[in-house]
Amino acid sequence: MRKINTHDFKVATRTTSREINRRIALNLIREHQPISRADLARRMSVTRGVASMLVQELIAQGLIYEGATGEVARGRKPTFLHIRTRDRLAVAVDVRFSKTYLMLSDFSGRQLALEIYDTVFAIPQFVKDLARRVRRMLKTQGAEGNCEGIGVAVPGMVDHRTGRILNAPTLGWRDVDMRDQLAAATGLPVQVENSGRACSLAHLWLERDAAAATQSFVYISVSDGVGIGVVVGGELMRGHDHIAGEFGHMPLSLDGPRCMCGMTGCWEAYISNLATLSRYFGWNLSKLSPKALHEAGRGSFTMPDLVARARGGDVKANAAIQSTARFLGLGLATIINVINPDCIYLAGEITTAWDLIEGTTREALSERALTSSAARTPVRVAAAQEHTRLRGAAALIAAPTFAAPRVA
Amino acid sequence: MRKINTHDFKVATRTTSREINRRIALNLIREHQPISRADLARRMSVTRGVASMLVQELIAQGLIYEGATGEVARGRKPTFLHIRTRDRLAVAVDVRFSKTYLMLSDFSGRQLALEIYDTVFAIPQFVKDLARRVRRMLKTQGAEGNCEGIGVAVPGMVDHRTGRILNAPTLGWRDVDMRDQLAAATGLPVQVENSGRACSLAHLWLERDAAAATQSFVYISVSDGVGIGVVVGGELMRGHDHIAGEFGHMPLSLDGPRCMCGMTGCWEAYISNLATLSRYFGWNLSKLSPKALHEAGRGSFTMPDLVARARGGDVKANAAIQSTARFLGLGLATIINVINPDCIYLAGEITTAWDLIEGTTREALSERALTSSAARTPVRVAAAQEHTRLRGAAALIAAPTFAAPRVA
DNA sequence: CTATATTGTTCCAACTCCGAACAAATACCG
DNA sequence: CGGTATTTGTTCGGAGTTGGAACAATATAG
Repeated sequence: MRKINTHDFKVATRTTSREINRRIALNLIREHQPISRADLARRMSVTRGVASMLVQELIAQGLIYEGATGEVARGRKPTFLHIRTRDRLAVAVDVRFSKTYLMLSDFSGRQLALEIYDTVFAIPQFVKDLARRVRRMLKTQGAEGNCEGIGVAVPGMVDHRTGRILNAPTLGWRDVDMRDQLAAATGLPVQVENSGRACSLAHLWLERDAAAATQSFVYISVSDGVGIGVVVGGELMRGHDHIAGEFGHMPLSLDGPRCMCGMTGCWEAYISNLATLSRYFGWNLSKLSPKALHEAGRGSFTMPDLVARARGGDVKANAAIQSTARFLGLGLATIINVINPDCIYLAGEITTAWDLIEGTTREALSERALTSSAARTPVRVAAAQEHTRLRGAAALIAAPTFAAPRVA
Repeated sequence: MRKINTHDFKVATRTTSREINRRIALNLIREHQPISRADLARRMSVTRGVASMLVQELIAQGLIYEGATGEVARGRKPTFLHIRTRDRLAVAVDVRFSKTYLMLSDFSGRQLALEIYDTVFAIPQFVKDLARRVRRMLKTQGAEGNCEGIGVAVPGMVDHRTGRILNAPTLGWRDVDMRDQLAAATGLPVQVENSGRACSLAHLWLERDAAAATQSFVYISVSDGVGIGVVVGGELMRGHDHIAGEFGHMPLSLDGPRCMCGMTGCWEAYISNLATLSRYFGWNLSKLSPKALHEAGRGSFTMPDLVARARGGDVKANAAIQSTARFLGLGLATIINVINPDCIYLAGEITTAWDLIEGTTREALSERALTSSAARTPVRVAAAQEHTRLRGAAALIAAPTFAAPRVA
């Protein structure tokens, strides 16, 4: 039961019903392709006449196409309908501290080309260089006419509406108008989003697996930091100041270990890869400056190494991981009590040890979950897709085609 | 950008546009009454012809009525339209440990009758007794035909869809089918909701003050426990297991004081009235059993007494309150980082000392807020309306009349 | 070849917004 | 006092939409 916003509403016109139904049809075709007009009509509970009209328009718009005819026991054979994704393309960009990832993707998230290069930190140069690489990639792939935009995922705070990067401490970027600069340099529409959120968008819009068909979940990626996207009712929570979902910096204990953000006791300071490694090596992070913390995380010994040692029988390594698992579960419990999603998806290096830690995590989670049903909230390791962030960046461009029309 | 739920969608029919626009018109009339048809048409950006038709239907449905004619400089005088709320009634029930509150209210939340009596804990008797009182109240108020339902606010977990009370520890109620029992006994539609959420609904649907016109806020009521309602995009977050928004039991420090819920370090254990009082009296709550904790909160010395002492110059009283203020701010910071609402509304006895604690609270909040704009999130003391919970219970019945139609 | 079944199209009725014309009501002005 | 201008509210035809039914197209079974 939603209250209508009397300061920002949308009146229905005589074409609104069509727009709504066309969009529903498009989504049903996307989910059940290949599907016939008659099947579509049944699923929508409309007459075949209406479904035919909707299909005709979707074909005219180039959103779907007719494929082969199907086989049925009796009667006229149906013509199957398919979503047109193969030749609708987006450029996805994932900017990280060490490398920048550049992918050409179709609207289903399939990778067509990939380029990885050292990140350029000076903004004008970054934009100029990126624009050049995008042009070249589109040209060599023969995709110049089909690319509908550029999606950019950035590790930091982003105002998605304006496309401004407010603060990306890892990259040293503050208040950068990425969208307009990149759009001007390439002539393509640009969307910018935080990388944790981008991952959740990849899951929401591009995950094919039927088990992923939930409209309400929290996507948590644990690595150097903790990236989170909260999806409620099929919509990503963004918040008034674009920081909604920042569970990484909720306290587990106010006087806990120092966090890279400058505060103490943040969840991130308990479960990040650096936190786990420092438990193993006995580092005292609280005595380090925020800057020194950044450096400490860039050593040569990584989480996969630690997991390998734990599997190899290293008791101390296992203890460090189990400790992280416990704090992970305690934090998850709060997320469950507060957002109460259908499901939680977990990503990051720690998930390679999921078989080792699931029990500990679930036990800690159950300790602080408010009800037994909440304690049973599924925690799934996110499908081991490659380049989730890049897929999320692509989703920024692809999603508007399929999203529900704004109404009332 | 919302993803369409392909398993639960609503196709647009040929009457959908009208339904949408009728509902928009109704809300605009509600907000700007008295208002003419011509004015309504301008606000909606439709022709006067359309607005006239919408108004005609709303009048036929008995949702609005024509009032006096207005004055204009030139031309034909407009006929003003008004929302019909005076003779549309709801019964609101607020069940607390000591007393049960019963109110007859109109659809604007105005109180027409109030009855307070000792809470009956045996369910069948509670229902029978309540039904009798409701019948009597409707009869003595001459409102038998106009009452459109009963809204019930309960301190505990409620499945709003089925109207089941899952667990109300204060009352000792578990898995009670309140809705169907009460509906059977009274013949009226019944809606049940958690009392913290009910307060947020009162604010969302019945608050007249224009300053309250935000679609995204968190309502926090601090008393024996911490009741919270999270409203995002004009919609109350309920969650998969009906516990969304339970910030009261997020940890500030895992090894903090014992909470009534059985866990330790919950925010509630730092800021509830009992927590504040126990700081003043030097009680050690951690050594008490959950049951003993319940008892401790029912003493004769209350928060208003403590606030009075603080104002009178009692240094220890002030210290106890300031300590609570600090923990309040630290918890608010996490809520802001996680939900990032437009605004936070605060209610409960502690707000009588708001002038004493605002500075401390804001300071603590700023310490842990992730951005400077987040740190500036307005924290307002909820309008000192009487019986907010009862108004919320009434809103459960009144709101569906004004809510946005479900589409796509 | 006929009966049956299914798909997809076409047509009209009912309902909607949209634009314009029209009637009603009022103030202003000569 | 009457005409003009202005605003409100209604009415009517046009175009876009769903809903229902008839129809054409296509295939199988016997």
